[in-house]
This record gives sequence, C-alpha cells and structure tokens, in this order.
Amino acid sequence: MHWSQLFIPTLRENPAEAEVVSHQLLLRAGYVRQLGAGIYSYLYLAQRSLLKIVQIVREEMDAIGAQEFLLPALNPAEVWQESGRWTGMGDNMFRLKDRFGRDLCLGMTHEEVMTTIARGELRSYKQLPQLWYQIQTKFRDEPRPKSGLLRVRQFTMKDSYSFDVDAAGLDVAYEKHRQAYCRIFDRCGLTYMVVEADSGAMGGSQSHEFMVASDAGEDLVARCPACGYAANLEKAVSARPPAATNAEPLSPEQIHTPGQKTISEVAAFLGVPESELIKSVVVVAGEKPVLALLRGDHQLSESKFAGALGVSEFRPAHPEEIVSWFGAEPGSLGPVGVRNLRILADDALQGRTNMISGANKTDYHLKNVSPGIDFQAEFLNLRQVSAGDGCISCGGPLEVIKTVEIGHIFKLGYKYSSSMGLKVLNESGEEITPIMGSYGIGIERILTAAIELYNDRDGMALPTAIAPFQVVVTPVNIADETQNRVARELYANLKRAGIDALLDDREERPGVKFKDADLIGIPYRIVAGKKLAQGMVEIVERAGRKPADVEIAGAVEYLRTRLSGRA
RNA sequence: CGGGGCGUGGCUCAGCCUGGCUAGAGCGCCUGGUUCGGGACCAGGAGGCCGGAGGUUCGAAUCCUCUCGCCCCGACCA
Repeated sequence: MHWSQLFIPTLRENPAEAEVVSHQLLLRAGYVRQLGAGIYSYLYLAQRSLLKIVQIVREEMDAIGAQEFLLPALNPAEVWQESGRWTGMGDNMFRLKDRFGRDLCLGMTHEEVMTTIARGELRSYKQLPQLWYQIQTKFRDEPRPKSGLLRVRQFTMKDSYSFDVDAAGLDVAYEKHRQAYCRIFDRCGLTYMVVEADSGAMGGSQSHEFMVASDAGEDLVARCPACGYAANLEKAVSARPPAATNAEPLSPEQIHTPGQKTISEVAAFLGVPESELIKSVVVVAGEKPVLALLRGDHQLSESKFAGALGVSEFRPAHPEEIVSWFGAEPGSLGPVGVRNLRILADDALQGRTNMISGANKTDYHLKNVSPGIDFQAEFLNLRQVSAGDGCISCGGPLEVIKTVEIGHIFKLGYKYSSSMGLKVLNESGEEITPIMGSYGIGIERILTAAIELYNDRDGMALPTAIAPFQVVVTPVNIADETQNRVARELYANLKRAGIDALLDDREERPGVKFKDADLIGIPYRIVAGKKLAQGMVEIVERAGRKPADVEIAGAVEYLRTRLSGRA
C-alpha cells in the first residue's frame, strides 16, 4: 500500500480524554476513533491488526478440531429465560423490543444459543464430543466503560463451547483449549501468564484466566516469583501465618474501650498490633445472618466467602439487624457467646490464643479470646491474599499485580445442558446430559495488551505477527529520483516475497515520516537515503531501535530471515 | 447509581471568576516559494450557531435554570 493514499490520521498530541497508554496511542496513531462511551470505530490500521489476530485465533482453533459457526447477536428473550439469565444478567444486558413488543437482547455471550442448537440436533453419544466456536461481536452494557479499548460495551470475542459425554471428555476439551490459547498468545507475541480463576459458587468447576501484567488492568493476580504459583486474587490462597505466640490460653476478660470501634482504633487504644485482634464481619446470605471472623489485619475475600456459603451473593448486615442479633452496635462485635448464628472463621485464627475481640456489649472488648476454645467456628481459608503473604506451595513471598484478562477457559459442568434440557442417549440407550465447557478470547484486548506491553515515548512497538504492516519503506527525500526509484523497487520486491509492506511515498520531510512510522508501530523500516551512494539501505528494527546497513540487493532476504525467525 | 472534572475551528488549550469592540494562540489543513536523515522556514488563506434549550440583561462563551455528552474515582463486572 502507498501511504499517500491511505487514511492514517495520526495526531501530534494526546487527546484529552485518553489516560491509559494504549488508549492514547490507539487514538494518536490513527487506529481508532471514539463514537460514544465504550464504543469505538476501528479504522484501517486497527482493522488490519485485528484481522491478523483473528486469523491466528482461527488457525489455532481449527487446529484443535473446533468448528467455526456464526451465531446471531440479536437473541430472543426466551432462550435467556430458560437458563435463568434473562434476569440473572441484570442491567449488563442490552435489551430491546421488536415492533410487536417482544423482548429481545443483544448477546453478551452465547452459552444459551449454542445449547439451543445442541439440544435441537444432538441425539446420540456418537455425535459427541463437539467443539463449536465463533468470532463475533458481543454487547455488554458496562456500568462504567473505561480505559479505551480495555472496557467497552461492544467488542469482538472468540467464544467456544464444548459438549462431552463425561467429565473426562471435558478435561480433554479444556486441555486442548489451554494449549491452543498458549499457542495463540505466543504467536501474537504477548508475555502472559495462566492463572487459576474463581469458578463461582458452583463447586467442582475449574477455570483459568490468561492474563497480561499491566498497570492499566483491573484484575488483581497473586503470584509467586519463586515457584510460579499464580491465581486471580478472588481465588488465590496464601499459607497460614504462624501464630505469633504459643501462650497458654487464659480466660476471656472484659475490657472497657469507650468509643473505639474500628480495628485500628482498638489496636491503637490497647497498644497491640492489629494482628492480635479478631475482626468480625456480619453478612446476610439467603436471608440468614452469618458471622465471618478474620485476623484484624486481614481482608475478607468475598469470592471465597460466597463460595464457602454456596451462594452467589450476600450483603452486609444493616446496623439495626446487628443490634437485634448481637445486642451491641457494630464495633463491639465478637464470636464469644454467640448462638444460633453460623460462624465461619479464617484459618489464620486456628490455633491462636489470647486474642482480642468485641464483647457484644457496646464500648467493650474481650481479651484472652482463644479461637476453638472460647468459641467454635468452621475454620476455612477466607482471607484475601495481600502482597508479602507466604506462597501456599513454596512459602515464598507472594506479589500482587494488576493484569488485563485476555482469555478465560471454564468448565461449565451441567449448568446450561441441565437447565435447558440437553440430552443424548448413551450406549445403553439411557438419556444422559452432556457436560459443557466455555472458552473466550477478547480479540481487541490482544491488541490493547500488546500496546500496553510494547510501547515507548515514540509510540507502539508491536510484535510483527499483529502489527498492521511488517515493514515500511521510507525514501528520505521525496524529491530525490534515485531514492524514490530504489524505494519503489524494494517495495515491489518485498510484496513479491510475500512480506506485508507499506511504502511511505508521502511528500513529507523525513522527520515526519520517521515519527509516524514509530508511532504506528511498524516493526521494520527500510530507509532509502544517502547511503544509496554506497549501494546500501538502512534497516531499523522498531522495538530495539537497532539500525543496520544492508546492501540494497540483500534487503529483502535480510527481512525475510528476520520475519520468519519470529513467527 | 454516588462523588469529582470537562464540553470554545480537525487536535491541544486560553478567554469565563469581575458580562461589553470583528472570539484568540500553538499544532494541523489549503496556495505559492525555499527546504529535505528525526514532527522545517517565509508569505498568503480557509475554517468556530463557544454541546443544546430556556432565562436574566441594553448586551451572554462569560451570570442563572434545565438538559445532553465525555473523562476520572467509587459501586458494579457472565
């Protein structure tokens, strides 16, 4: 392509609305333009890059035997009502009515539609396993779109769904996806990690997320630099901290703590570290109150707590409720003497002695409280990991980092096949319910994450596999006949060699061309300039800024070697 | 949905508090010329119902009310 004929609206300054780097560069480099909150138009460069990503995804999905479909984005309400998600999805679902007043929605994901197809067509175990996927637009009415393309309301997703006769079959489909995803992200040139993810309230399911470390990300991941353990913070567990002391348990004793309510206030008032206190959290799950206990300096992991309770949602108790159940105001609550209330305690409290808790009497606390002795509780891992905690597998210090989720694989189990009545006959002629998995990749997030990973003050430095072009040929002086001729010949030869090249034939000064090429992130630049006199062109690698003088005749071969060396 | 911020040529912004000439600057754009290895220079030029509606006033980008949109923090996030 000849740059002079293309629409690549680069900007010299960052648009005011962009804060994260990838957003700024996508706008500045002329990849995208915003149409509304969380709604973006992909211009020529973005679309070129996204098409390359899609092609990689498609090749790797096809390679594991997945069959490509294309499902409608417009869905009738009925299928979502069957699975219970018409209401379950809440406000995140875009809903509309047709001219007859019938309810429709825009698909956020496609478990329901895929299951509907399976239910209508699959009859025998002999037809299983099936692996179906699509690359399609998803709609989600995010409460707060943000960060450019990282959190949007309309985006492209590769989503696939597996149907198997049993859990062993699901394991195979899951593993195929895990490997395919690794190949996809490797080929896209990303540095990523595979982390254990929370699989929600339904036990037994397994889930992994593919994450790229980035400050622009919103998901927190705990990982161990020493042994490689990595998990979403919702799921991550840390080693039980050793008890500070092994003192003999004493009898609880009431102490007056006027006006001291928070953990830090009480700790400061009594002159003890927060880790000597027992934190009491009262929530209501399924209409029933539950008391959660943690070490004073630990945070409750809501996802783990919900999982332990077997619910998907719970709410904090209202102050009036607390007073009626405990006879004391929040700030003076504790487990001692509590009856008729389920008590879950974080296992960091197990074996501890002589701690401090609320006395269930306003303005009083108890000292010498020993979990398991002065009160009984179900001990579980409920605390959220924080940086520096001991790794569950090697004991080394964990770190907590921000990440962008680019892929997610999930063992669904029977949730949809069962609720929507998908059944096939097995060898014995009995009806069985197939087991399902679902697997997603955010296409735009691959591009966005790559930009977050690979950029400098001059712009993007995209991996060659997903850059909109592989090479740009730049004649320095447009008025120089020789430079122009050599540049055009090189461009033609590159194209002939199957290299995705761009010719910068614009009537611009060299500085402008170099800046633009750097900004839009083309991996290699061939400069036809003054070195032509020695029969040389300069080839610059964008990422490392490494210039090399290469003979004109050898330039194509030089690039072909470089490009094939790195997929 | 709560809190904060911002809407003025294509982009970045000034002007607004303390109403008053034809609403400015830089960059970009167009024409001509000189340039040509890291966002050139000179000369000339085009381009703005100041987000929208209503109000106050002799007079509104500026003050008031309503409204729409966007960004950020929080809540939320299969």
